[in-house]
Amino acid sequence: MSARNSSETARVIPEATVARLPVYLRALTALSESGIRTCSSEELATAAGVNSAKLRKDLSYLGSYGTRGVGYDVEYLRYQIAREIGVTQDWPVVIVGIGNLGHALANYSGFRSRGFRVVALLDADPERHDELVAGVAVQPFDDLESIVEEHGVAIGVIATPALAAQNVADRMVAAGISSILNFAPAVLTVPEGVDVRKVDLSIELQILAYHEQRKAHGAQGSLPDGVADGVPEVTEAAL
Amino acid sequence: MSARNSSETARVIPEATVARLPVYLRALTALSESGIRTCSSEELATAAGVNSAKLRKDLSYLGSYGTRGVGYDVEYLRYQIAREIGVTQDWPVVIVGIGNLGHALANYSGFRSRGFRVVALLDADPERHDELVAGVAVQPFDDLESIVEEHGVAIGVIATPALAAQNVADRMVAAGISSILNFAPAVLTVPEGVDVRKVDLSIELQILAYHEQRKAHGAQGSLPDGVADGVPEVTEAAL
DNA sequence: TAGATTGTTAATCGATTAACAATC
DNA sequence: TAGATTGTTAATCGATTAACAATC
Repeated sequence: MSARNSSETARVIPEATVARLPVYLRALTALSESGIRTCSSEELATAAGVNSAKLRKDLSYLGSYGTRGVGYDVEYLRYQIAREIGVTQDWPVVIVGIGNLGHALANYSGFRSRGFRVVALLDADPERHDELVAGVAVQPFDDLESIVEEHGVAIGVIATPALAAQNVADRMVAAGISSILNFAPAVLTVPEGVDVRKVDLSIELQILAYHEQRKAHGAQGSLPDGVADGVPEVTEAAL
Repeated sequence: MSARNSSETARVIPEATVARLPVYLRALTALSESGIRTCSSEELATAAGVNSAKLRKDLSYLGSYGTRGVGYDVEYLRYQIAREIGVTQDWPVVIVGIGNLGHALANYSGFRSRGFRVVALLDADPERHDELVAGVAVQPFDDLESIVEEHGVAIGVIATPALAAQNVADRMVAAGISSILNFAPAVLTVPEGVDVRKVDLSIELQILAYHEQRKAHGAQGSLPDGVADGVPEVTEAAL
């Protein structure tokens, strides 16, 4: 159990590759479920939505799990990637902020099936306490510390309004959480060693809008609905 | 209204910069709301969570909107960025798939306030039709084409199960939508010219898990809960 | 062996960063 | 003018891609 790989040499996996490993894992799972035992880098790349050169390069950081002239054993590669990511084990997770998004996250079956277990739902609003969401009772936010300690929680999800997010993050970090998935539209400041990933719905839409605007080609052309070009007035709310 | 900039020269803005513009916009809005009229690149960079060199480089792709020795006029820069992104206008959006996540998205106030207007909520399940979500009635998915045409919808949001996603995307594209925000855990194939951005909750968690695993440093150390190292068995569901 | 496909190399491309000249 | 801060340059770093030698 100590050596994870026969040829253990402090592999450094580029961030861009790390971000794609879960995509490969999902593609391999799909292939496996449709009964496919073996695949080429070309086939797997297509299923994952990347090109095969990138796929092979990515996999090369993990080791040599393929067979030249043949391809990859789907089950074997799937396990190797799952182990590399760390989802062969079970990660206890807490979700803070049980509004609309918190509900959706709590009910998301994809967490459970991919190595994550929601051990607690927390909310500062007493009105929400004891409500059952996806079979789990909503608890007071102040229970955070005891829950983190009891379950050894390392990953926290923030689904609160923007204004509450930094305080929640501070409390999470103080409680021992060192990885945070942040859905609140706020910039979080955390100590070194704590990882924060951000999912921001309106930012994604704005990126699409930028490209969409350019497609309707540049300056000219039909702009949708309420064009307000030249009027220096934009209103953006806090949340 | 034809020339968007006095010195219009087909500016090419790098993707990485485009992805950060909405972050700057949000930071400027926050500064503006706290009554700040002027800021330096250092201050804005801190508010946006980047370093000031990157901020200035990013802004330089838009033009010269600052004053040396002084800094940036918050309102002016905010408007310039909003215009560049395209959120000085109103973008009609449809959301398809009104399950938990669809509900959360429909209720998300951040869309409306940032230049997006949800004009329709669609679902293939008749059980959900006519239900009011955030004041909007859920309509049959088959109404997609007429709604897209009526409102000039260019951006669609997919919040369906994975299996339905490709079909929804195909229909969206056929109806004239050319930007898609996909929340379904599926790889979408779309024609050239159509933009797809993907938000995948479990992939974000898996990336965090990877880093978390390495923090508990490498092979040794206390691994949380149900360690299953060496057992080549992972189960990942389709959704 | 001949055909197929991996794993790796090297070239290219794009993003980040530090430093500083320009200039308010 | 002196101090401050932008906008830009150039160096560095990391990611992508094509091509192909290794090898099943």
